[in-house]
Amino acid sequence: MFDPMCPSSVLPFRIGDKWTGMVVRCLEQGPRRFGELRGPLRGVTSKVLSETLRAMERDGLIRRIAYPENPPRVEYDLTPLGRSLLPLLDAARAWSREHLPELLRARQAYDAD
Amino acid sequence: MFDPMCPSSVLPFRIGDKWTGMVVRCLEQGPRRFGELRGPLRGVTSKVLSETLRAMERDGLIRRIAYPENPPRVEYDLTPLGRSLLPLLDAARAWSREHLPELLRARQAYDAD
DNA sequence: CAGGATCCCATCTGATACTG
DNA sequence: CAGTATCAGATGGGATCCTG
Repeated sequence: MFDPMCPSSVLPFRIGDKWTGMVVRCLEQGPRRFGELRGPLRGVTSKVLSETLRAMERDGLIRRIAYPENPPRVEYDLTPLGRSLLPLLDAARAWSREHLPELLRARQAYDAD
Repeated sequence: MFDPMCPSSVLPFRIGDKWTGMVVRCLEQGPRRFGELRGPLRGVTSKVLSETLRAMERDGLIRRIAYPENPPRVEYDLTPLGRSLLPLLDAARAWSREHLPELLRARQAYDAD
């Protein structure tokens, strides 16, 4: 999941910052902990992930729930507003399936000159 | 059109680089010249615009047609691939209309603390 | 475990000046 | 007119180390 070589890096559109769209996908099925997000989001550092999550919380896309335990446990969950992005992500995914190969071909042809 | 204060700057998604989506919109109704793009895209410098256009041409989103005249005249036109992005832009616009106020409210509430 | 602090570099973007 | 060249600032993203 979210292999760094995945074609999403060449998509001509993006949801939020680099990792925002992937976070939405990761939370699609339910709440996840900080550490559970670091797995699928291969290569993200804790700094960048926490920044991403804070920005998303600020925009009301996710909710942060900290349990007063020790060791600490924190869960992130999509808000309805965050869920409203899912159709857009789906549309982007559909576009890719249908048109990304053509974009890549065009790029190759252009670079061939 | 494309006022720098326009809310698109806070959208949680983006098409390509900063100006790509706007270029697609500008070309929606037909081919436009380099100088005709600089008007609506307020604040873009010729350097950035030419870079954007070259990247889009590379990806097969637009076609560049240079007329061998003097003074030079160049037109840019959306390819079918470029046009295929329009539904995505529409979806983004629809999302904004429906959800952007909520996002901004969440942001304000967050910043109030 | 869930992060904060620091440092650093690449990229993006813009300002300004210049050219065929 | 349609760019290119050069420079500079801002931003994003990552590496590394540290802590309640």
